Amino acid sequence: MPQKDDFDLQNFLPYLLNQAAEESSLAFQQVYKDRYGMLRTEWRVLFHLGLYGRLTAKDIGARSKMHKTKISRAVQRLEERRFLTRAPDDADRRQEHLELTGQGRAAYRDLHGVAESYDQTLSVKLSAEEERVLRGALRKLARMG
Amino acid sequence: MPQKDDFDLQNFLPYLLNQAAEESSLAFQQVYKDRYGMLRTEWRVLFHLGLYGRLTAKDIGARSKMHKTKISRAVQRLEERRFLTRAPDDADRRQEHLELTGQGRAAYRDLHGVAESYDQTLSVKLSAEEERVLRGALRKLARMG
DNA sequence: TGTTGTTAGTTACAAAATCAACCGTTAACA
DNA sequence: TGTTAACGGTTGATTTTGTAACTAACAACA
Repeated sequence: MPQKDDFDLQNFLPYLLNQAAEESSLAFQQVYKDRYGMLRTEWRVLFHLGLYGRLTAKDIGARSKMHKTKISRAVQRLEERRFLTRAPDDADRRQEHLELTGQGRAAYRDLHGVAESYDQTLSVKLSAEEERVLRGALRKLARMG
Repeated sequence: MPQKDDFDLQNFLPYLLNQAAEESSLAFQQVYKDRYGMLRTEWRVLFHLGLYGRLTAKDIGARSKMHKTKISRAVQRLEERRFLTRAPDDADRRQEHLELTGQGRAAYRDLHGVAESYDQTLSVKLSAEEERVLRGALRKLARMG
């Protein structure tokens, strides 16, 4: 027997957010998968290194909130495919500095361009005001424990 | 060498949406997992049946955009745990009508309440205007192929 | 120093998601 | 009707994720 009140799944923020996130990730996902055989974790690591330069896995974890095992495996695969290199830290030999190779930077630049234009095709569906508010609200929701 | 332009990961809608979705799902996930040992796919099926009553797996797929194997397995588990029952369709014996049991409805009512109040604690972080625009924008993003 | 605790990152194993192939049933239509 | 295609749903193999336990390195401090 269905409930009659107004609380629909479409009104439940976590659900709505998930639907929007999945739907809006699809086309971009296709690109990094087809062009570079990457997974979501991998393009995220690639983007972090492309945007911020030399980082350790720890740094990436702090910025992205990805779990360290995800990062570890993404780094492994990116290294195997020569998108990045590792360099041990002299002072603290537990850490490794990660850096994109030429190939990595090329992939990053390519995907960065795709992302940028894809983001625009998404925001076309929204008014300027809507877009502004949306981004602000998402930031608030994203960074609260 | 990091790029200098303004296209940050935090400005990329699919990324932002994912971050917000993950973060905002966490606490609720904990509830249905702890109380009923359910997975995300399972509470989704539960909610669909709770909200809309008797449905086939196909219906749920159309509404939720979950892949049919996910639904099939979620239904199996929910049936095993006596949250729902299946009834074959007389006219088309490929289909099965799914319906919550008493236990299923009880779980649904419980989680429905949790979801409703959780949704409110989330929207407290936003102004009324922000919330309105956010929901509208998310709906637009969620339902475009 | 030596012991204990913590940290960065990896690995092993279980749980879950994905993908393709599959089964039985219905639809299309020659 | 008979044949082929499509559909609803399930299953199995492979991939990916999640969880815990682990290794090696460092830190704190007796």
